[in-house]
Amino acid sequence: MTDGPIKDMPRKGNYHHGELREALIAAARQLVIERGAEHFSLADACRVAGVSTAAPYRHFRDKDEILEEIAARGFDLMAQRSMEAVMAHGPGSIEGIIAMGLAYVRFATQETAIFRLMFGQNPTLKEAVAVRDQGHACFSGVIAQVEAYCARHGVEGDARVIAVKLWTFVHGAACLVIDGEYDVVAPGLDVTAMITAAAPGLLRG
Amino acid sequence: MTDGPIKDMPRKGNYHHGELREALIAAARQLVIERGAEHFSLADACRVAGVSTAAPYRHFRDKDEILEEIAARGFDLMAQRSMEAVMAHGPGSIEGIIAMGLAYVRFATQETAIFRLMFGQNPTLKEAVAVRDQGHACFSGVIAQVEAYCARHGVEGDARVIAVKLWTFVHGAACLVIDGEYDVVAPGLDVTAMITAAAPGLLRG
DNA sequence: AACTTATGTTAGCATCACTAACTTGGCAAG
DNA sequence: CTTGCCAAGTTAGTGATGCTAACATAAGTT
Repeated sequence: MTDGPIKDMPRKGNYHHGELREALIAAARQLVIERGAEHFSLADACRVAGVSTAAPYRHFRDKDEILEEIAARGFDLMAQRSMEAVMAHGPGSIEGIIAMGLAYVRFATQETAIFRLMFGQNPTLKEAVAVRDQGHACFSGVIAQVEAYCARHGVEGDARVIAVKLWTFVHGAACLVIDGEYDVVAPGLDVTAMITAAAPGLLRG
Repeated sequence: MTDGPIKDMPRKGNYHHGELREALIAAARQLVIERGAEHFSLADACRVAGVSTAAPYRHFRDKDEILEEIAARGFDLMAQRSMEAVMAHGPGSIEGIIAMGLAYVRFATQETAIFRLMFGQNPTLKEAVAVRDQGHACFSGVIAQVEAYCARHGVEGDARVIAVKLWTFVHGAACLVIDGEYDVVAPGLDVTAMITAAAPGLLRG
């Protein structure tokens, strides 16, 4: 085997890959998206990256650490999408808050496998500091927006509690949409309309 | 190895177990509860039941079919708990509706691993007819109760949509509680109080 | 008593996560 | 330039797993 790897993600002909860590994360992320986290094998990611199955252990503690990284970045992306959504409608406005909620559900439907990885799948994942920190940062942003809304519109009651109520509803919607539960129980349900309609009520103290 | 299995769940000395299917389901369920569905191995269930690792394939298509059975029975148990909760407070009453919601969250916290198995974990699980059917039956019961409430209290609007809204909120709460998300973002949050407070608003058309 | 069938067993395969021991090659010190 | 270090690859191997094939046993039917 004198010539480099034949297919997939060829390295530059070097013995040393150079950016294996990032390459493995990219490959793993793609495989998780394609097959779901529970059907993801580290060995497959190695084949895609064009390295031996022992190579990842120079960069990651174990298989879970790769998934942790992907989950943490998922929260990062989610925070980004949420912020884009509020900003488009003006921070502190109810339209902004609703847009944020819709962005949450949209993230779940577009990045379903990542969303599943981020929430609940593997309980040990959530204990990783990186995941917890990014998750915390993501929701702190959401809560800050709701607090801004409450302050501006003179809503009495704990803004944090109101934010959590809204988040709870939106998270429930996201989970049930991607699990296809609505299709079974209430086929044809317009989730966007439901959230838009429910938001004002939830925002009242 | 002339003497029978030494420990765990010994059979009655017979070559044929007699009730292997149920014994395996019981063992698997217990292991899922103890270690979580993603760390559950069929081989372990076999050891607990005291049979060879090939034995399950006389009763189940594959590993997933055991999990399907457990998930389906989970929905069954959930429906039972929900119904008990409403009935205790009188069907059609708002107390009954709230009790049902609280029972939902309680189920999630008490049977966390089963709840996780029932929702989202393995997308292929949800496609199993048994799981879909039991899930449908479970939520149909919930929706029927909300419809009864709406009819009795003259709430305008589609009762089914209202039921779905309520379900969405409660499901979100259940997921976030078991994932420990509330602890991170809003430590000390009283989930029961939150649901009780939010229910009337969600029940208005 | 002989046949059939359901339900067990052993043996074995391919895959996987992970480890140990060796190899490579880039870089810094002399 | 050479030397030697060491980060980051490799090969080879272990034990566990899901699942299959071929065989064995018991229990009922004819």
